[in-house]
Amino acid sequence: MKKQQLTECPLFYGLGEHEIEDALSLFSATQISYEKGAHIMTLSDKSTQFWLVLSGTVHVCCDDEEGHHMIMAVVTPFHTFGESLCYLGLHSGVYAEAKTNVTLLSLDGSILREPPHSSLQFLLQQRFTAMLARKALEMNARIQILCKRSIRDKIFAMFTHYGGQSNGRAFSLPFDRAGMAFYLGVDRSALSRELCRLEDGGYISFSKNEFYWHFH
Amino acid sequence: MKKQQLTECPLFYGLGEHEIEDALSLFSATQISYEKGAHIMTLSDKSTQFWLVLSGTVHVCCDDEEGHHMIMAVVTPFHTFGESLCYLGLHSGVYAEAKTNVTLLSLDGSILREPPHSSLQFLLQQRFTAMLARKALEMNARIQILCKRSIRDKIFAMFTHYGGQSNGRAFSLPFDRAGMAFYLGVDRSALSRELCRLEDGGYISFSKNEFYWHFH
DNA sequence: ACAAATCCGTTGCCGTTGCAACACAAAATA
DNA sequence: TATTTTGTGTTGCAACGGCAACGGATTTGT
Repeated sequence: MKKQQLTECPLFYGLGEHEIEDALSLFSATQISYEKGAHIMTLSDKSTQFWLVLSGTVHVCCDDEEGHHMIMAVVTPFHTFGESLCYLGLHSGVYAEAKTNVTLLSLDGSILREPPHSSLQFLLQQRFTAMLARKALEMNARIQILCKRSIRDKIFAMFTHYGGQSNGRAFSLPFDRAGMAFYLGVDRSALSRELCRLEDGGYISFSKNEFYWHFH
Repeated sequence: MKKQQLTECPLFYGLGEHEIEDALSLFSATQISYEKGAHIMTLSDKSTQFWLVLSGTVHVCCDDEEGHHMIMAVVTPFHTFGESLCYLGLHSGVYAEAKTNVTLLSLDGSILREPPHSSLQFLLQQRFTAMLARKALEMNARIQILCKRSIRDKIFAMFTHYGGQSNGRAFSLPFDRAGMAFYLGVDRSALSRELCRLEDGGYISFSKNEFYWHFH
């Protein structure tokens, strides 16, 4: 386990080596690996834990009755998932799937709910709350994207959100075309079609998950 | 100010009268009223406070460059808005609008970020975090609705979410038809059209904001 | 009570998008 | 290398939905 890199986590940002060790122990952290395609958090888990991604990509998703797939969240290294359910002690109709081989840290949420015995514990509680707040803002942005009326506008909104407003710069997205379609709540082939129209129009260019944003 | 009713808030649930008074004082609570149509939280506010709705309805919304209106959240009595921004000390591109005459409690978030001096303060911190977690789940549900591919499916998803799964029961929605359309990210007239198709098909009946859900 | 504003359904038009099916390329596997 | 699996673009078609414009009903305000 590379404790160095943990300072990049919103949860552990800026902590010293010893503090991180203490924090991991408070959370009863356990490292787990899953192979690509594995299901991590299942539908019925009433979880007392949440997860931190060390490497790889995880999708939090669900499927409706008609078999439609939806992606609730894309979790990249140093970010977490399952915190809300963990904190509330609930289960829900979502599951997490490893989109690549992943290594995770399983963290027990108990220490978040007891009065803090140390300043470190209090700090972690603060960080946890801040993470939830950030997640809310993140989901707000997602909702703004999904509310756009056309695929084109969804793409533009997503690009400005992911690629920053910087013009002419390249950026990559953490999913393939099918994943992108699920994320935007549109049909994959229709997305493909619209992306090519944008390329023909000179707005963007792309190859695989690498995109170029030509001008405003 | 009716302190009685505050026990219905997720934030103050189950607290005694004295505790609620203490809590309000910790939050430096101030009651404010706004008239229908007024803007409460503006785009540029770097807020140190969040708001609790005592009566009336507030919409948290934003408009994009093309002038499209979007509703991020509908806030009904005893619920709050602006907590995420408050906790993070950020401002954002959303604003809050009073959809009816409203009375609010303005709450200062400072006490949420300091080590708790009392068990009450700790409890409030816990409640606040739980509120954020619930909000995340709520937004997850919203995302699931928005990801549906057709207006009809969005309506169904919204009904099952708002009206419970109970069959044959009535429920009301906290917005008018235009608000509902914004909430679902669709055109108002198209929504109207689809609602009438559903009524013709015998799936639902409705009048104003009151809806009947006929069978599963 | 009257005027103004708001809310809601209706309709025609046509571009957009979902859907299914297929072809091809690249990558993974044996 | 041969074979399978996965990822991506393409296309035809029909239905859906966005848009604009309108009219009637209800509500609000004076």
